[in-house]
Amino acid sequence: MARTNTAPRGPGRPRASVDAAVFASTLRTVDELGYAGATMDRIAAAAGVAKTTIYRRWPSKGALIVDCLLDAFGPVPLSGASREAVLETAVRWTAAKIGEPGVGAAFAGVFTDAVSDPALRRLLATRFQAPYLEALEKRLGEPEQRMLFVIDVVVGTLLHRMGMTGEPMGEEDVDALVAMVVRELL
Amino acid sequence: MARTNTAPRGPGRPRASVDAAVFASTLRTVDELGYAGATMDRIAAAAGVAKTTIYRRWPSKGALIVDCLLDAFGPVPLSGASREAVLETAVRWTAAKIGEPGVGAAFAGVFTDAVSDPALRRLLATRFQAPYLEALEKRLGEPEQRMLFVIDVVVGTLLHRMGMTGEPMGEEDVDALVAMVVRELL
DNA sequence: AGGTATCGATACCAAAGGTAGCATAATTGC
DNA sequence: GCAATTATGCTACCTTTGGTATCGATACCT
Repeated sequence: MARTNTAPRGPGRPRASVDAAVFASTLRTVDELGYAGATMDRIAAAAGVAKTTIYRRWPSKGALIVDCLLDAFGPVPLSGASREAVLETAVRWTAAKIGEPGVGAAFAGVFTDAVSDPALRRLLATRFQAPYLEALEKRLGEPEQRMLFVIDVVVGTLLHRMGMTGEPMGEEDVDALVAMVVRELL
Repeated sequence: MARTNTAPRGPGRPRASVDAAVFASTLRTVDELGYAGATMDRIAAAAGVAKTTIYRRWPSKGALIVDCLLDAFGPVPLSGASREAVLETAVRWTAAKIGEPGVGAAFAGVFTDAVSDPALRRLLATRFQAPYLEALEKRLGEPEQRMLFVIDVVVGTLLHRMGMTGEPMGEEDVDALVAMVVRELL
């Protein structure tokens, strides 16, 4: 389930560097046509590559989306003087990222697919959830279970709202979410 | 998009009363095989009816799931002496319902489908969200926007956890969710 | 130049949502 | 009892989509 996109040394034609183009095409297509409308054929066409080329690098649509999201999110910002400030920064960053075109819809879609795809669920847990969880629990000094609960509240709420309205959460509600989470972690 | 399952008077063969069997079959199949594994063919077979019969009553899989969930949830309990008690009762009831076999997975699945299906989104909003929202905001005397935010937090968190782990939320975390929400609504 | 690995293109498969058509069964009204 | 009417089960079918197989062309290393 992990990506196959490694560049082997030796003879033979080298792989074209199309990752960035495919990621951009994926987010753009999801933004324009929704997760279900973003078929592999369309993503490939919009990226200017053959569908077979994508499947030579990523073993499934889920794996592609996960890599695309890892690329879109990058590392969590952990800046801030107090624990509360760090937490607030992280929550606002999550909300902002989910609000970027295509990111929220792709995020929600891959979680949906994961419900009935254990391999994808493991991929999400190890490649996505675990790194952010570890970084946050280290920085904030929170026990894992509590930190996991808070992450589920933040991500679950943001994605659910996105799914119900089709649009990212408004400023007021993000403020409320921040306040609620900060209060929760004292 | 609304259900077609009305019993017209007059001549002709009357409709068989298979709603309960179809609802039960739907939840059982979703519980055993997951939302994606619960295909219309399998749901029909497990209910002992033809697939065409189901499509004569519900115009789509989404519409079937929505009706099935309305049947499974029923009205929100609004008992409790204080506002806090009412809120706690409602949250625990939501968590318990989502924990019932098939309900959580079907709930998460239909929300997922709704992301890229505007008609289904409207159906969920009007038939599902609106009644519970109205009942709660009336009973608790909260403004709509605030009540909607709290509902999104509760439902979003519960469903996200369900999607990530495949199991309903544990007792401790439900307690934390209740406390968090009660604190939020003062 | 020769060997090798990748590319694009086409054709293809299986699964799933949904539909059409038809013979048959169960009613109501005469 | 019989015709009209409506629902049911069944089979066959269409479309979309994720994913695979094959094959000639191409770009690189030695």
